[in-house]
Amino acid sequence: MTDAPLKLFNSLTRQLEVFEPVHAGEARVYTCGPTVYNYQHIGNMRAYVFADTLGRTLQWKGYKLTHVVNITDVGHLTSDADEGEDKMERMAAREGKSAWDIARFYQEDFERDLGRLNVQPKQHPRATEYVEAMIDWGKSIADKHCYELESGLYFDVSTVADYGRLARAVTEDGEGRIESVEGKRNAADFAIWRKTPAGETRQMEWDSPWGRGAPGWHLECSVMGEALLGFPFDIHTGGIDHREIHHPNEIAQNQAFCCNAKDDGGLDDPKNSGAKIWMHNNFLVERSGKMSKSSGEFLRLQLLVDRGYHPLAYRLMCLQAHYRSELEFSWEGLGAALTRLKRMVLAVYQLDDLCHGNWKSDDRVHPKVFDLRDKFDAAIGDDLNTPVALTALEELFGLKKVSHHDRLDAVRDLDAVLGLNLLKLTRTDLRIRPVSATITEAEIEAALARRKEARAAKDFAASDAIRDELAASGVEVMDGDPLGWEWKLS
RNA sequence: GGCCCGAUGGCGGAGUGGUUACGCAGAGGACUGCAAAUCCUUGCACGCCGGUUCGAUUCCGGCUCGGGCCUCCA
Repeated sequence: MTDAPLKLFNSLTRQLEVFEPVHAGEARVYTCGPTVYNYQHIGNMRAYVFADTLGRTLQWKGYKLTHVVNITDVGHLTSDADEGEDKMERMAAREGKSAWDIARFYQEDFERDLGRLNVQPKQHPRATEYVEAMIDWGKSIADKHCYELESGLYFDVSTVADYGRLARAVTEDGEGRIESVEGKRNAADFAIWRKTPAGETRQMEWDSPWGRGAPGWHLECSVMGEALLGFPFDIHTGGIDHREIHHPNEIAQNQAFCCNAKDDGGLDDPKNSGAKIWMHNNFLVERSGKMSKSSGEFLRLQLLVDRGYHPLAYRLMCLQAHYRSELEFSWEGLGAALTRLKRMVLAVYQLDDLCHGNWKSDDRVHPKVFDLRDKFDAAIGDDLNTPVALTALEELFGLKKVSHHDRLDAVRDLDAVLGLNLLKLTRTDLRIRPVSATITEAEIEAALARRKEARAAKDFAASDAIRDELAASGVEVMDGDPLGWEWKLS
């Protein structure tokens, strides 16, 4: 058994880099979390499945993990970068609740979905709890890096070195689709503090040296990351969309905070960015259009469950693709993942049965088990290649003449990284009643009892008729399977 | 208009300069009263045109098509 290096793709350098912890034996990770003004869609959740898999990998490699996923409960705007309604405020108005209630409600829903996806618990700091710290941060960089306009305090991106390196595409004025705020020194300058317009009042606003208002939305991640993990920390993750605007701005703030002189605060030393490695997951895409909350209807995890798909089938679907590749969503694809998951769970059952009543092999662990662990390790170490890692896990099931105990132990070990919960998940857990079902489980069991009698009496016409009726109700009868029956997915 | 990415078998999706990804679906077999479920086996690919090379799906160039970002968004 070998221990492969963990190579991760750093968006900042656009290269694979071997993970070397800032603090010996520790891994500190910050993941950009959701703005809790609405439900999360499954595309959003892909980011957290990815981040969780990264965290699990670091733990599996022996690092003590500190993982933060922030909750943005203030500060985002609905339209362009500097004007328009606040998302929280708008949703609050629409639902007739306070902005604070909205935030709490959607945060709870988000955390529930994380749990259903078997995402390990993480720290979830709320932006509103760090407003004082944000103001302090703003004060510390205001003199050298900011300037004040009517609408707020702005960050001058020309005051830091290498602005936009992460994006590799510094947005120049050019075509100018950006609604530029009057007076901004550079098109890319962004708000550190947004003043509440004169005559207006927001539910969420605070006093600051730059007037009453709310923090700019890039600031919170800088502040919470520094407060909870310390600069520099190891890894900062987020969706690929953040690579272009949010993270370059966050990095600029971090540079301003950490390095006073422009000359020695450049990004040739990634540590000046606040984190050594910046990682970005690609999108989940859907043919019918992009997954967008602004389009009204969007796919939530609950909808998958309502249609009879277990949340972990979605997790598996994510793991079947590399995190840096776009992943195509379809119900067929989700069904394929669910079928695969069911078969893996059954394979664990078989291993478990074989272990029962058998003596634990007193031989040394079979080399093939080590080989597969190595294959898994190498795949995960290759920038989290979970699609290949999955095949190593599945090969364990097919190994012949190798101790069942050793194989089961290995499955447990590898699943700690993948998070599919294979040893605890039951086949019944995966049989989820679609909300569209017109028949109850009691009715199904009663019909199956009648069918059993008919079959005992060799009255196959009657038993087949019952089977057909069940099929018409969306139920599949499986005689040779301990489960007995299953919901059919549409 | 600017910047960037992709194009792999029916679908999804890895990877590689010359040997199998894998999953789901399909096909065949075992099992079954017949099916289903399960298990075993298995067919099917590398957008187009050039170039480099003994040899390219894999490298280089061009083309076509598709997508993303530049505006809140994982």
